[in-house]
Amino acid sequence: MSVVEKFAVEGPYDLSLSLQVSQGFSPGPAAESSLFQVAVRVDDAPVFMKVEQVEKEPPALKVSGDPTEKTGRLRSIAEWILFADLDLTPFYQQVGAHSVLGPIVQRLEGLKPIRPPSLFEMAVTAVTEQQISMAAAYQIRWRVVDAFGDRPPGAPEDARLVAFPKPETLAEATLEELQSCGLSRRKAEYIKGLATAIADGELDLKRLKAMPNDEARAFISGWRGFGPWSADYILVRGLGRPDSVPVDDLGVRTVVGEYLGDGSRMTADQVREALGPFKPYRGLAAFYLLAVSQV
DNA sequence: TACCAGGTAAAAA
DNA sequence: TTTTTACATGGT
Repeated sequence: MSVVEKFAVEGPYDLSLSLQVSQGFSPGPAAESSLFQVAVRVDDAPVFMKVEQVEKEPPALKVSGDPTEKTGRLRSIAEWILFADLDLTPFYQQVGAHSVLGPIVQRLEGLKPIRPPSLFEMAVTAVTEQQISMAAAYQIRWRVVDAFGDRPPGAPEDARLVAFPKPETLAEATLEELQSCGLSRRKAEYIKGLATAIADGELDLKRLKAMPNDEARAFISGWRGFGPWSADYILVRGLGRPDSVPVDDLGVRTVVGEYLGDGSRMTADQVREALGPFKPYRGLAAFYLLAVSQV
């Protein structure tokens, strides 16, 4: 039997909207819009988890999944993935009167980013998305997950509900096996190297959570294969730092130019300047601009 | 068919 | 020190 737990999240929050935007970002198979289904790990064991919104205001969610004795863990995982503790109110207050952002946050009220279940998954995802298109990266990443991940009991067979591989598993994979998923030799080395450092206990990604942005950037940039783009990408997508923006990012440069510039793609410096007024929510502002072009 | 796509490390100059 | 180059796959 599955266990069910209800919990409150910081409002305003709209799970369906957040899911819709999240699915727009990565070209995965579209799921039922109001039900969030994901395969996560609880103490290494793959678990199939479902989350749905049961109350709008104040927002409350319901999480369900096996095994029964690990309810509290599932809730805290769901809180992390869905950003339960993020308060959008001060951001809305700051940008509400802005001629461009104002109408956008009004239209997307309750939208929060959805984080990957683990920072390891986020880091590997960043590597897969370097340089190539999101569509190509998604296919490659799915081959890695399919080959090395674990399908939780109870998960629908036809859905891509597979828990992301453990660092130990990718550390043991050969470069050839990783390459056969479509990764370049270099990227296979980056991923195996990261996984090995974690598996050997030399690297603890959880330390990132306590670091200020600049320190976290420097820390990530010390790993082979992780440059400035990946560092910012992990900060904004993996940690959800509301003021962090990957200013080099092609998508960000495009969308900021589109909404805050003359319509053409900006340079990184131009993006920095254009987002300046939204400090300390520059990352959220960029996220909302990216989102509005998806919905 | 070519070229670009939400970069990075390593080689070459 | 600064500037090229190789890389993998999917969409257009």
